[in-house]
Amino acid sequence: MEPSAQWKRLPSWLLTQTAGHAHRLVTDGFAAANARGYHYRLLATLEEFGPASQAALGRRSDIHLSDMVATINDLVEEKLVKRAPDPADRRRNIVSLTAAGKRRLRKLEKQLAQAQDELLAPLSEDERAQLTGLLSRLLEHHDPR
Amino acid sequence: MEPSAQWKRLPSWLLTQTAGHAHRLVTDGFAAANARGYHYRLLATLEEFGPASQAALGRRSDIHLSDMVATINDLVEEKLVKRAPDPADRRRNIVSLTAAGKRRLRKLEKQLAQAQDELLAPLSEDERAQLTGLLSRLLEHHDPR
DNA sequence: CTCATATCAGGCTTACTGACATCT
DNA sequence: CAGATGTCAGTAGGCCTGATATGA
Repeated sequence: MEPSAQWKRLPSWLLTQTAGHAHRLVTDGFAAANARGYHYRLLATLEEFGPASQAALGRRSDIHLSDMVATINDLVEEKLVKRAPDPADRRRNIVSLTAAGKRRLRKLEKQLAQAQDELLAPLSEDERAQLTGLLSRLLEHHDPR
Repeated sequence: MEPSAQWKRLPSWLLTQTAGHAHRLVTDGFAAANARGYHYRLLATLEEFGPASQAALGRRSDIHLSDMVATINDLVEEKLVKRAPDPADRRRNIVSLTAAGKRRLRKLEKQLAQAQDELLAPLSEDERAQLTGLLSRLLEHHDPR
């Protein structure tokens, strides 16, 4: 019965609200596989680009250096990644993916794909492409690489 | 030089990232007028639907009851709203907009409109309509009124 | 000297959860 | 009694700031 306010038609509202639902879907999927967003991003980045120092990983996965420490701690504790000193540069830790980490990643990817489907359920293939196209252009504009 | 990961093409990522930018634009605009999102939503809801109890306001503005208290405290302190006991129901406080509150709301609306423009800058009118249309359908599906 | 790296401690915002006393 | 209302305390996730120690 509560009518809805005018500001609920604003692009910024529509965007943040749908993003909220997207985030919830993804997060719930990850939680079902015992992980959070940072964990997935780190594992996926490791597989795609290989072992790297924490600083490099942070840049590639868009995770703050300060948050990398705790994230890696979590993953090390579950033996999903290894952290080893870099013999060539004693400041660095080289982080690498374990076999268990790869298996976990497969699970997370499954959850993630499912979340995309639920998220876009009401849209046709063409519409999905339209949406991602428009969003990509916005992102490109506000976040030039 | 850092290449970008595959998951950065996922709809959920595009959505949450653009939403992040939208949120930043809006938040910065509000901050320039000494307010935050909750403050605007409350003021706008009050103007659109008139004085109401905190619980009713919470439903209309999608703000949790627990957060309403602090939000209204802030606004009362700046004399942008008034909080008065409801003579008809002693559980309730009736919150209403002051003249200063209306002036502040005008400022916030200006900032908000500007933020929409910056957000959608790279899109044509047609594309903006496309985007809001698609987002509205997603929202409708995930959040049926 | 500077810069990069890793760590630690903490804040901020939005959303939400639970407990509680009060009143209808 | 159930149910609504207002208040308070606290959590969680993602993002971020700053200070510090170490080494290149």
